[in-house]
Amino acid sequence: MSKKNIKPTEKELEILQIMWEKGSVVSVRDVHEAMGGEDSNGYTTILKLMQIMHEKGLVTRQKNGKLHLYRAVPSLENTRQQILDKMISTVFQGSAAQLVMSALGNKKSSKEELREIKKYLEKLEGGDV
Amino acid sequence: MSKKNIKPTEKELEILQIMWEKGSVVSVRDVHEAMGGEDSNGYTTILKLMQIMHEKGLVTRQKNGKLHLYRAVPSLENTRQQILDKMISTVFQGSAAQLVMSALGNKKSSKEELREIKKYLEKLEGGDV
DNA sequence: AGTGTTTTACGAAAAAATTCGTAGATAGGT
DNA sequence: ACCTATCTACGAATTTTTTCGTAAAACACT
Repeated sequence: MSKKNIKPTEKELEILQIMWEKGSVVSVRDVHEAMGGEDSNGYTTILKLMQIMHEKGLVTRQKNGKLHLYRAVPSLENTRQQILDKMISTVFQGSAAQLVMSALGNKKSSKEELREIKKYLEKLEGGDV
Repeated sequence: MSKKNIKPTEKELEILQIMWEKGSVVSVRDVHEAMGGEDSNGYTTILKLMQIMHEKGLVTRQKNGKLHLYRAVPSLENTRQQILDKMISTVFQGSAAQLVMSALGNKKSSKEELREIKKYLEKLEGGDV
C-alpha cells in the first residue's frame, strides 16, 4: 500500500534516466551537463525540475558542502514496469506478446540479442514444456 | 519525407486507441461513450479534442447527416513503433532486448503467448542459424 | 574583509494539454 | 412551422509542465 504512484513527467523521466545511468548520486550540474549543457536547457531549469522532483518525492538529496547530491527514489525496474504496463494496456490491447513482437520486428536486433531473448524465454517456460 | 512526426498527447492517444479498436469510422459520441461517458469527460471535451486532432491531421472526418465521422490517420503499427522507439531509447538504454525481457518478466504471459513469441523469434532468426 | 564563482531558493512567465460553457446549426418528429 | 434532441463551433478557463531571471547564500581565494 505504500507504493505511491507518482508518475514522472517526461522531463523528469529524462533526469531519472541520467541518475540511473550514473548509478550513484549526482549534482544538478552533472545532470545539466549530461543533458547537453546550456545549449539544451538553462541550468536553473534543471535545478528547478530537480527541486520539484524532490518535493514530489521522486528524489532524495543531501547536502555536501554547498551543493546538493541527488538520488533517484523509484527504481529503474519499477519504473520500467509501470511504463510498460501502461503502454501495453493503452497501445497494445493488453497483450505483452504484441508488444514484444512489435519491439523485435522493427529494431533489427542483433543475433546475440535474439539468442539471449530466446534463452530467456526457455527459462520462463521452464519446468513445464 | 511526407511522414510528419506528429506526436499525439496522452488523451489523443486514448482516442486513437478507441478508433483502432472499433476499426472503422466513429462519431464523437462513440468515443465519448467508449471512454466512460459523462462520468469521465464532458461530451464537448471529447469533441474539442477530436477537433484539435483534426486540425493536427491526426484524424480525417467526413460529414454524415449532421454528424462527423472520424477516422484515424496514423496507423496502429506506426504509432506503436514510434512509441516503442522512444521508450527504448529513454528507459531501456537503447536495448530492445531489455524491453522485451522486462515485458515478459512481470506480465505472466500465457504459455500460448510465449510459444507464439518463440515461433516469431525463430522466424526472425530465419535462414541463418 | 573583499571579490569572484557556483549554488540554491523563489517567483513568475511561457507553453502545452485538458476541460467545459454557451451559442448557434442541423435534423427529426408532430 | 414548431418543438426537441443532438451536434458542432468557438472561446476561454483551468491545470500541468517547462522554462528561466533575479537575488540571496555558500564557499574559495586572496
